[in-house]
Amino acid sequence: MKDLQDIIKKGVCKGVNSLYELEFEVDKVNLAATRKDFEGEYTVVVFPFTKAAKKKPEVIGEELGNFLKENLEEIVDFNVVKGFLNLSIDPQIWIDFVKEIHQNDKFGRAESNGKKVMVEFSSPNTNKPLHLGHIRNILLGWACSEIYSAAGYDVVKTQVINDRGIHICKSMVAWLHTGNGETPADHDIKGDHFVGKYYVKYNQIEKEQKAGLKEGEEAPILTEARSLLQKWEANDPETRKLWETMNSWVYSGFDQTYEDLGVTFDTLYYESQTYLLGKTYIDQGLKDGIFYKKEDGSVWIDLEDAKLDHKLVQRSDGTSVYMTQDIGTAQKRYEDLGSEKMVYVVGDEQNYHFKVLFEIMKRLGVPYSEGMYHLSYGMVDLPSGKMKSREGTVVDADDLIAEVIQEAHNGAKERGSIGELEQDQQDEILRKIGLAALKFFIMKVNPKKRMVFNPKESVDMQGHTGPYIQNAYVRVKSVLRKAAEMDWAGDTSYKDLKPEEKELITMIYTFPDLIQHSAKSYDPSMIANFCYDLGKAYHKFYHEHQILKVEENTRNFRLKLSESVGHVLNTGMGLLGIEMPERM
RNA sequence: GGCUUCGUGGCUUAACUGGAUAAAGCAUCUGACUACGAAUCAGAAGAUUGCAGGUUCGAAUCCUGCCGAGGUCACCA
Repeated sequence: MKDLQDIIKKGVCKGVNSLYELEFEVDKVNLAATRKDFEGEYTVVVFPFTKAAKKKPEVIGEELGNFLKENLEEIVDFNVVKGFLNLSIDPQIWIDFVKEIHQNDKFGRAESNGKKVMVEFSSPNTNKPLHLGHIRNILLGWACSEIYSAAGYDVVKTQVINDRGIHICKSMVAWLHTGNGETPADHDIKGDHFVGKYYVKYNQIEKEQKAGLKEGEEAPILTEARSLLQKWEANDPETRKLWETMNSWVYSGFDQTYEDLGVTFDTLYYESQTYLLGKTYIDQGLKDGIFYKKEDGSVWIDLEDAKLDHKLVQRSDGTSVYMTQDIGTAQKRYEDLGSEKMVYVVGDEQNYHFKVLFEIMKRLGVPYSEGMYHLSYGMVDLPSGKMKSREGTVVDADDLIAEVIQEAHNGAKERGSIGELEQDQQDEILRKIGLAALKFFIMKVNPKKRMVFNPKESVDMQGHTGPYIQNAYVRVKSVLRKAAEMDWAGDTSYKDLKPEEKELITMIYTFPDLIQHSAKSYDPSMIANFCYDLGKAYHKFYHEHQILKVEENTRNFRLKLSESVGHVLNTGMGLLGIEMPERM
């Protein structure tokens, strides 16, 4: 596969050199895809050459265009609009490109580069079920992992399970008081929902108790939770046993949700096992003068020169804080996995925390500090406003998943297009459609942006949606099924490339670059929107042109083109964790 | 208050990272199924890109100042 961009850029440099004696760096050449309303596929912006050439942009465009047309066999024509030089590529190159890749279902994926990257995402607390916010986190983390893998990296997916702390003890206390020894199995509900129920109950009790107390007094149940935490830390067997039992309920619930979302992890870290790590680095940092000790014994770092203020890294009683843990955990991971890149998928309310963490690691001089990245994403709001767990306005992950699949069922009933299939096959297809609607709805938005989750729009299956793209894929599959008895491997002497075909090919051609770009900018939404654009272009092509009932060479080519589109759509959506059905 | 992120048609999002006439979807109107599947396609209407300056061949994008909405500034995680 030819690297056209590279060829053109080098040609441009050679051109301005021979025409205007200008030394221009290849990387600096401003080359873009040509806008639809103009003839051509690539556009060179010639404004940067005006100074050296001392000529009008239009003249430079003409001269450079002529140079390129004469010197590059790939370029067959050009036109100049203002300061923009539009280049037309030899159509045969596009046709050959399709012939080259149409059977390659791995097209777009890079060769392994041997580099390791660890992606941390999800990282739930074990006192309540997952909600909509986790879903965005999980989908981003998963997509980021898949994209890095496709970009050639060796990816390790991990999560830190926050299985320890006062919040867990609160659920435990409530269960001790009101649980009567019940288990999730007694009520046939998921373990995480079961435990979450007690967390809610705890908060009710605390609120009731507080109502009868004076300002500043602590509710008795909170005192109990605290003492439970102390017992836990002292390794009290009974407390530990209850803790283990309740956590195990939660884990089985999480496992189910992860399975429904199609997500797995390669390795897990439990906070209960890592929260004491990091202290050795505090001592080391003190020795090296990176940290300083206050009179009361607490340890701090001065980050004023990085505009980050002073930050506590160890309490006066010698115990760890959040930051201490993260320092230790990062180091442990590096020792375990040896990954020089670490991506933390965490909400943007923790931007400051990660800035500080990365700055500390840099000052500690760890070898991987440059590879640490906080994939920060915006909160998910509801049309009614912020989600607040205390006010019961959270959208539960399991409910949401069930709802979108139900919506897919409703839609299918109206259409009745897969009614002749077996029930379990139908269910499988509708599961894919429902999840595609949900996942795409979330993934199409740039992660950095705060987003509004409108439940009605999230189950939409028309327009800029996951099912719309699935439908394009299903059309490809449908055509290929019909073509199965034909022999379309041969004659592709097709010459007369139509605009809709060229559009599809040029899009596919950019796919490998897009994966790299998406990885570098940690942005799965680029892939999502590409898939939409490609699906849209295929729908249009499909509508404008016949595929099967045309001359043989045309038919053969269009089938190969369709097959290529199918592969790219499948790969692209796969990177987002969205599965494609064969029919729908 | 300090630091920080954001503000694009009625709504939800794009814009190849400073490029051409700001691009799509939803909602609203008009058309297209005896067709390789209409979860589709074609078209209409809808925008002074929060406001005001500046930088330059060129600004939604960069700089400054306002206005508005978040986040964060814990010996919580």
